[in-house]
Amino acid sequence: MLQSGQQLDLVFAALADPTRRAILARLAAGEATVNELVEPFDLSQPTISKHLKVLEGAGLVSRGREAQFRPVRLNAAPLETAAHWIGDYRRFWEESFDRLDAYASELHRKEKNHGRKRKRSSK
Amino acid sequence: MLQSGQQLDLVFAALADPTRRAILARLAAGEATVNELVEPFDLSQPTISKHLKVLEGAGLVSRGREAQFRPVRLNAAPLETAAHWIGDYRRFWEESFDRLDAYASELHRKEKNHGRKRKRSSK
DNA sequence: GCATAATATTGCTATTTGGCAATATAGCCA
DNA sequence: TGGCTATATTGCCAAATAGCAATATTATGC
Repeated sequence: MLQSGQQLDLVFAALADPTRRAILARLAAGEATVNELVEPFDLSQPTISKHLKVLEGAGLVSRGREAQFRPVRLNAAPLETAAHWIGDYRRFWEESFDRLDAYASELHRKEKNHGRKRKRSSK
Repeated sequence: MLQSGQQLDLVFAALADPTRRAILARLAAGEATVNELVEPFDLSQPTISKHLKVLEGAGLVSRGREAQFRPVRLNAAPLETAAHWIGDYRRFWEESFDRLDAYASELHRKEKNHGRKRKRSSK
């Protein structure tokens, strides 16, 4: 089992590529074969296979076996982990809490005083 | 202005590094100077500065100017974009819709029949 | 068994990334 | 002015990444 930090590394890294996000979007419409995933892109089949390996490594897709096909299906569970991580920051874009926080901490830092006196007149 | 796709590239790539996520976590407690951000890590100051540049490039932090300090503060707006993107997949981990979808599309694919007949007896 | 179709693997590139030490820049204060 | 502090920049390296063409693998169906 992967530690959650490394899990997030892999998931966010996988999501950082537009081709891979497009693949996930396609899979949201249902499972697909590799060739079906190749079609919409101007990329070679091996390249798509490599992307699929990255997605699989992040746990975002899983593969089936059906004749000579290896159908790819979306596995959204890791997205929940990612959503949860991001969700911890929700208040920072929903409220204007950040301003208050930033100000409070700025004061705090000034008081701790990193080897210098007080600031006198900003700017 | 950046296109939303490239924006997502940068944001997810920024979030893919544990050091950068830790920096954001620290900034959630309020703004900080570069040196304050260096302290908790066993990394050099230039390395942290480079991470900050990545975060800044993704729009996740912004810099101030105060004497010789360049205070770093969290800017959560891009996280909202990321959260929204991930949110489109919420039903896939909340409901068991995916199973239905996958099955439906599998049937569809079999009917379209990519150059072969029907499956006979799996495995 | 053989031809074909689907997918994976194997080199091979060019680019990007994360790290460092060393050095440069910039602002404060005495 | 000169020295100190905070931060940025530069130059370097090793590892990872995204892409390709070519080839190998695997299963089907005649």
